[in-house]
Amino acid sequence: MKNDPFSISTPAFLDRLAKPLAARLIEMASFIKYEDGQMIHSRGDTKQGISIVRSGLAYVGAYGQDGSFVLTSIFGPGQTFGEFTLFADLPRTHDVTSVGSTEIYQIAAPHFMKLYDSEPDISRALLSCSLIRTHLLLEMMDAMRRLPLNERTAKILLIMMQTAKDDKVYECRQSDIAFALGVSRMSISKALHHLSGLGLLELGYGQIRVPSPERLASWVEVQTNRR
Amino acid sequence: MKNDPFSISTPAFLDRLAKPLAARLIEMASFIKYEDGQMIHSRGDTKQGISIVRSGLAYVGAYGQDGSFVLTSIFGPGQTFGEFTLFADLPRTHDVTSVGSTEIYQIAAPHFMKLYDSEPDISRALLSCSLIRTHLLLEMMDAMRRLPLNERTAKILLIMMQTAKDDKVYECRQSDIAFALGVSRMSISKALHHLSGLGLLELGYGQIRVPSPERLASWVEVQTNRR
DNA sequence: TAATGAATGTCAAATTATTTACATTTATAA
DNA sequence: TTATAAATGTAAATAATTTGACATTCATTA
Repeated sequence: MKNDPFSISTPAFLDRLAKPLAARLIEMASFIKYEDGQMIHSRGDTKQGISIVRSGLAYVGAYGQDGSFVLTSIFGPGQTFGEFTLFADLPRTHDVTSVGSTEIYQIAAPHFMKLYDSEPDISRALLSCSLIRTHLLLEMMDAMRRLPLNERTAKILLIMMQTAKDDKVYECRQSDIAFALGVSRMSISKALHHLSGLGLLELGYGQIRVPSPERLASWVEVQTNRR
Repeated sequence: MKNDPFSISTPAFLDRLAKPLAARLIEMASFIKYEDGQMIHSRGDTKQGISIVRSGLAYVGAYGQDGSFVLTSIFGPGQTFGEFTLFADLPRTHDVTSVGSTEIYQIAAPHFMKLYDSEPDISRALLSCSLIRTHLLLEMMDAMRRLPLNERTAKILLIMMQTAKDDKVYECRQSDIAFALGVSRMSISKALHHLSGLGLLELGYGQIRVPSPERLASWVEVQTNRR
């Protein structure tokens, strides 16, 4: 899985802090390096602290007894995870593993909370990330329960593309979209071809071109309002 | 719609503040009363501020051009909405209307942010609510994409029940669950009867009894891990 | 205690989505 | 420039869901 709607659409916490404040935060962090596939945190851990990805990727999910891993979110550089342990006061709900060579800043709860209490900009950044995330999740949920597959596919494409580098070309495999929507690859393929037939997008190998995101969005809008 | 997974599972912001701080917050609020069905906020509004429900219910969603209303969340007493306008710096993304006679505390951004900056407990409460909400949304999303309907139904029941008054009896209509999962009432009915046949729950008129939530949870666990 | 409306139950036809098993195309690395 | 693997395309059989039209059960109140 290269792409995931959660990773790409969530803003980077670190980027939302002013440079000097970010530096102060990093200063108090311990810095840990992981090889591919190492465990960063385990479900059930009670040690409280926040983690920030410096490089690489962190997969958040849950291991089944059979060793399978169910992915929930992906975090990349600048993104943060573990806030849940600080503010919800619960043991970790997920396992976190590194993908590829990955560097993580780790800040223990007492240190972090001290800076947190004196610098409101930190909570602002955290809230901003969390609220945007909630918003995107609600949008996705809504699409998943209300829209037929064609519209749902269009909508998730728009959501996933929001922070794509290139405005119009989105690099992903059809199977990623299928997973994100919880349907089979065939169904997605069919839906994509439907949209392609309407001239709303162009399919390539490992990528999808959306000539006019506005047109796609307004098509979704129209379809949404007619049900 | 009487019930909704979002409303019942999200903690009340106001309850997470110490009494004196909550009082200070309320003090600076203006207090507005709405009859049933009045508009509290409109999509596109740029005025920033936070709202807290004092009594009644606020439905968050979006009106279509045809007058239909697509529900996204429901907020009850103590719960808050509008944080998005403060921390994401975007116009309102949803319409908010009152259901029944509803009282709302409204605090404009400048006032609120002043207290916010001096009292870290406010951001803690906000973050705690937002993160718990995110967590529940992720759980629901995961269930929606990975689990077959029977398991999905069991799981959402567990989520929805988390904050039910009575531990074992959950008052809701089957059509509420159907909406929450985005499937038809028939399908839900079938799934509920399947679970009922397994002795995991008992169906009543407008309510569902779960004799042993633990047993239901462990059944979901087992089913989840075998795929 | 009827009468009413709300919620649930049932069934078959129509639709939508999945599965399976290959075929084809495209990128990459030998 | 071939191999090779990865990604996509196709199509028919099967399975799951929805739709719609009613029937039944339950709770409320006139």
